[in-house]
Amino acid sequence: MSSPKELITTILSSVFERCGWDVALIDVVPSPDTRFGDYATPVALKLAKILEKSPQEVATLIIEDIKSNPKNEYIDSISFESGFINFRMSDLFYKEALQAILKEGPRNGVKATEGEEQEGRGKTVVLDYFQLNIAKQPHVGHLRSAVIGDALKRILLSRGYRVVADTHVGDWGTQFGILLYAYKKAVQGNEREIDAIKNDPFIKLQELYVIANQEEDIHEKGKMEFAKLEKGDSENRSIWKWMVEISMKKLEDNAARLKLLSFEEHRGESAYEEAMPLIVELALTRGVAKKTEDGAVVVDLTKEGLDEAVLVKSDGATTYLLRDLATIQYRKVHYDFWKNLYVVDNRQSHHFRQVFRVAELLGFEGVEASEHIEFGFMKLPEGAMSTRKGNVILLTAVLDEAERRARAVIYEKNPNLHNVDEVAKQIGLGAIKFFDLSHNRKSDIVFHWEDALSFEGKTGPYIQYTCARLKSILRKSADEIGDAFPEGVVLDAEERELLLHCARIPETIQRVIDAWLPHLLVDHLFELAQSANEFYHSHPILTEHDEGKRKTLLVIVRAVTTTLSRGLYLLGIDAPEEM
RNA sequence: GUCCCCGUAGUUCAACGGAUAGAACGAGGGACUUCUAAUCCCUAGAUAGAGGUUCGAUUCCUCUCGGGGGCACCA
Repeated sequence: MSSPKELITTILSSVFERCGWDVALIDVVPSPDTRFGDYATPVALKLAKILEKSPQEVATLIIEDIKSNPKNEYIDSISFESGFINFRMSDLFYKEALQAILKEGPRNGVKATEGEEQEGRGKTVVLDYFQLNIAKQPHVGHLRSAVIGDALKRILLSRGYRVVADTHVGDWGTQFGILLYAYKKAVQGNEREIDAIKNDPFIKLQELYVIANQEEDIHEKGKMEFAKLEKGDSENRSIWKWMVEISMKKLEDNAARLKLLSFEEHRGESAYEEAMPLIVELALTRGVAKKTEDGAVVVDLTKEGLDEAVLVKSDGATTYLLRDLATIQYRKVHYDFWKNLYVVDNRQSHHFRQVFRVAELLGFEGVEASEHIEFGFMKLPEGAMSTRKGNVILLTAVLDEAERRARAVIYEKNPNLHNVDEVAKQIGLGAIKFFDLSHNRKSDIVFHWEDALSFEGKTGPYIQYTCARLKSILRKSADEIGDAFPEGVVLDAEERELLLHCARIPETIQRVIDAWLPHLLVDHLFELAQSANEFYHSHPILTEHDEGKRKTLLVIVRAVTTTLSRGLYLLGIDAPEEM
């Protein structure tokens, strides 16, 4: 069964074709209020002007046409009110919707259901996210890329897409040169310092990095060290290799703690070393780029308002723009992607516009399928976070604190819970991820501890709690809970609304994929959880005397639980059995 | 200067060009002998401004005013 929106669109399409109207005018929206119906279309309003008839006349035409054809058994009634044609779904629709929801199962998020048509089949999406820098500890700002990227990956997989997740680690460039300089200066003729650094590399290297940045000509020094590294200097290479190794290990630890799905690729920027000279050559021979007097290679985009794009610096070192060009090429060749997405904060939008424009000028394939999924960056109430200024909140600190608070609440509310540690982790992480994902990707987020780690209201734990409550009802039920309504049941308005809310999830997921906005799913799940809370507060379920009614309520609870768990899974949030 | 993103209740955020602009937090009031009160119910409260397009604009266009970011041979 297709989604109700598709169903109604199809019905309208055949009317439009019969009448010779432009099907592009068709628009189906959920009704703002169930008293109108379940879905509505404003097509009568749009056509009225074109056909020079009143909306009422047009609507009558459409409704008559639909009624003159065999009745669609998923539609119960069609009505017209204040310009809108309203559709109400039939009990058969609800019956089948229920089965579709239960068939999918709660934990089946990444598996395509057999035989089901999925729009993602045969399409590969390359997702670039969680791009950590070498030898730096991730802070809360890094959370956004990780969480948004991971959610998009889960959502895409659920629709049958193949996803290649790549961290694209920042392991190359001048910043790395600065780190090399700082390290070498510290250990010069000082064996003990080497051990000290190796014992606690992340803290020590960060300190050294901050100190080195205070030197006036640090930029030149860093560039020199990086140029040496790039030209193959053996000492720099071996230090670099060690730093990359420990950093990748750290990255894996962080990814595991965040419970991110695994990455298919860890191709850092350094992986594109060999491809870069060829691109420079191509750019020069095609006349896209030119060499400046001091030996740099640049593409002049000033006429397009994109300034000058530098591929190679005058000291011969490459830029990350050049590496990103090589990355597009590599990904297109190796994965033949349908989309190539970069989940990176919006401070880099200018950079990506340059990358895509230069790639276009070079005639690269896959440019139009490449997109910067920009997000607003996370800042503190007092301003931007900066490693160099030292005012960062480390990711681990936030996770630790979230867990600690979750544990405190569990001791207060449910002291007998047997797996406190596990659940505290699930709740803490759920709160943080949900906080991040609930914001529109494009807005900046101000990090307030109280908001980010809240467990009440529109939060991850609210949905987790709702889910746990529903699961508890199912556990305590003495009835056999099937996957269908009892024979002859007639659903009431509340029951229909709750089920429709579940059945609409695929429509929301489609919208998430269309605009790469996971918060739409977050909102939908929150609203569903709200309805569910309201529902079980007003309907005693286990004590309902009428067996048919009781079984109906139970099977609806099962559908809602399944939908919520599955939705949380798609956001990368666990749904504990009890909390 | 120029380019991009954002201006919605006191605060943090929603609203696929659609019907009466929704929530959450905070504020005030209420509901646990009853499936977990991390919950539920009630009350108050908002589209920065001016034009335009449209049957219909928070949404699209133009300008103004505010906030953030980019315009590095940093990544």
